[in-house]
Amino acid sequence: MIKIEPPRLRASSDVPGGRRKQRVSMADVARLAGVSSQTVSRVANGSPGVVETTREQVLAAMSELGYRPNSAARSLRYGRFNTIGVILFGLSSIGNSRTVEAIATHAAAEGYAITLIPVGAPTQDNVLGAFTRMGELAVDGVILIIEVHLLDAAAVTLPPGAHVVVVDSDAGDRYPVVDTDQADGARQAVRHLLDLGHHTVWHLAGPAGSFSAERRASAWRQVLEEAGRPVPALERGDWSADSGYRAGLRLAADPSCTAIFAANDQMALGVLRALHERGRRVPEEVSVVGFDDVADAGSYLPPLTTVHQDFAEVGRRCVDALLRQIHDEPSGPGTDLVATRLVVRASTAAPEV
Amino acid sequence: MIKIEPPRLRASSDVPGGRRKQRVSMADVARLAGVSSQTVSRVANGSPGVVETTREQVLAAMSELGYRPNSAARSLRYGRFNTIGVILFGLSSIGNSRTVEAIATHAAAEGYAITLIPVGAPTQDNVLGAFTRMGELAVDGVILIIEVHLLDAAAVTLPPGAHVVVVDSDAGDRYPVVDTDQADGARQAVRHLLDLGHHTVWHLAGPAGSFSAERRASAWRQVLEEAGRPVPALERGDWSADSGYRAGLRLAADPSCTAIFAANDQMALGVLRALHERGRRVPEEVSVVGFDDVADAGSYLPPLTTVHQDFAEVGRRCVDALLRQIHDEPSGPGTDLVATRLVVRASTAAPEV
DNA sequence: CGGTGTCATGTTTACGTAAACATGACTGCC
DNA sequence: GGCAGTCATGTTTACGTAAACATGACACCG
Repeated sequence: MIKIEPPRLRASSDVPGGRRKQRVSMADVARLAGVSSQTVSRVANGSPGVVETTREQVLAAMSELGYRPNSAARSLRYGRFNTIGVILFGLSSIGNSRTVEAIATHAAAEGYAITLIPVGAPTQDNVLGAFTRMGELAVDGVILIIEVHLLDAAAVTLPPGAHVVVVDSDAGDRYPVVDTDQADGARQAVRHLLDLGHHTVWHLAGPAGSFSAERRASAWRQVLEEAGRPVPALERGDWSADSGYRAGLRLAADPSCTAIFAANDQMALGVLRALHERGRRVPEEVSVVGFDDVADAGSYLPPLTTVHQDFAEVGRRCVDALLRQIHDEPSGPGTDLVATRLVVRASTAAPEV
Repeated sequence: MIKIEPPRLRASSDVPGGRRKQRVSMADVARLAGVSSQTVSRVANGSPGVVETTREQVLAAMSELGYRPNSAARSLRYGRFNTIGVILFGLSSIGNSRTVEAIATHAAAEGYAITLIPVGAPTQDNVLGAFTRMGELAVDGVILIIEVHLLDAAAVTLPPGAHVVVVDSDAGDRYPVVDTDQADGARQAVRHLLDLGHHTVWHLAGPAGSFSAERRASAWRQVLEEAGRPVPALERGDWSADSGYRAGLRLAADPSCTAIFAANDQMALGVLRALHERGRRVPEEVSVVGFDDVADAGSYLPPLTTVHQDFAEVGRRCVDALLRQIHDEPSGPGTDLVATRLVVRASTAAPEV
């Protein structure tokens, strides 16, 4: 059973002085155990050189008083916080939340906690505010899940010597970057459609400001050009299923369009809906490929062929790269790409003759 | 433009001693400005009683040295961290990530940062570990997004006087609880189907250990009983679309089943797929209602009628309730329910005659 | 012109921890 | 039996900040 003692009132008179001690310190434990506070510290940290009987007395005193180490004092002493900051715009994007989860899990395994620093909207003020606060935050390093060009728009100065790792961006010349191999994933998607026999592939891209949207779009274009195929006009959405639906209606109106590569699964879902409403059968008449491989993609109608991203691996590598910096191991700017793989389901097929 | 100075090497010789100072402290600023460190403190905190010329000297020295307050020292001094811990199993559930996002945003507005404390799997060891760590964490209070009965299984002791708020649980007798009004949402869903003329409603519930799954299921049962309708056997899934698909195949095999209430949208998606594969038309032959109103629900085939949860409001109220505790304002156990509303789309209709 | 106030600024101290150094007891060796 | 060495434990100090108290300069008053 969980045991929780009722919160004591601030004004209680546990202590003769009338004001109770807010917190149990090593000195309190030391007093009760009849040793010095340094001995308590040694016990708390498992340092050698404490005789078994003494150790037991101290442990008994600790549990009697309910001693908990004060991490503020520890951090002050060590100059480290054992905490990583994660700056992001929002968790609403599925990729972000999965990356953050992986970061949190992996960081916890390494003894680090995660502090979330959300910036509400990509306005200069908000970004600036997040960074100003960051300087004061109890953080040993920062992972940016944010389009760096948005930071560029804000005149922001990171504290010199700040440890930074960037996700999903093109800042590889200035910071270590960890990212999904967007270009290769997009190439796999487009080649898959061409291999099936489609003459060319339409693309529904993400918003113009997004790095990953640009990467996926340019890889799409490149594959088509290399294969000597015509490059249809680009459609743009905002990652949402609704925007995919609207673009899908436009694409459905073009009878020559038999293959669509959507820049994420949600937009692909919208495309599927639009094609269905317009009576264009998937995959018989039109093939659709997504990107991300969200948990639900296998349950779309039809189950979606898509590019699987390993968000967990991205999070893991972010933490590793950041910890390497924090521990002063060699690491400079450069981009670490995580492989993708195409998951073929039922939304793609050879075109009807 | 973002400006970042290259991280200096630990062994640099900025300082005659050979070891550079890790960080700029108030004392350094004070030395440069020719004042005492206390005056620097006064400037930093905007305390009155500093003459304009002095203030300017100090500010100049601060920016020259790139001074940043040390939050560890601040926390030690004040006994507060301005940080809220969030303990959860995972962000993969859509509701969780949206709640966390709202918590982070609202907390930031109140000057608090968020520390994520993930517990990998609901095992005793993991939960215990999270709480043991929590005692050492730099946190003023904790929001639990976790099934409390899982905590009960682990013999865990929260530090006395710990500030706690619980989401999505039945611990209202012991802690303040903030939650979506699960029961009312489920009632709206079931009544909607009955009002359309369905004789009864099948239910695809979430996993047995989940509080919200139980709440939704018992509200479903209650509405049927009150209306004097037969209560079909309960199907169970694990929240995933796949589990919804499997349950959907079973339900599709029963020709008397014309109305299904799935405990979340993802399972509803799986049900839609199963019905489609079995050739049962939605909503003409079978009506389906979900729960959550995820962003994509309007793009399912057909667009899903579902119960909208206001995750942002849940997050906001959690933070408010926790800050109230931290600031010693009156607040005891009890449950604060956030209203839901039924969003009618195209997956429900009157049964065919 | 001395006394009293006011105000800007400096000095001391405490927050909780742990490294570095100090002490004192006991062991073992010649 | 005395001395070096080892080992458990105690004492001092520093980490960066800010409250509490102290100081010293100047102004205004009778």
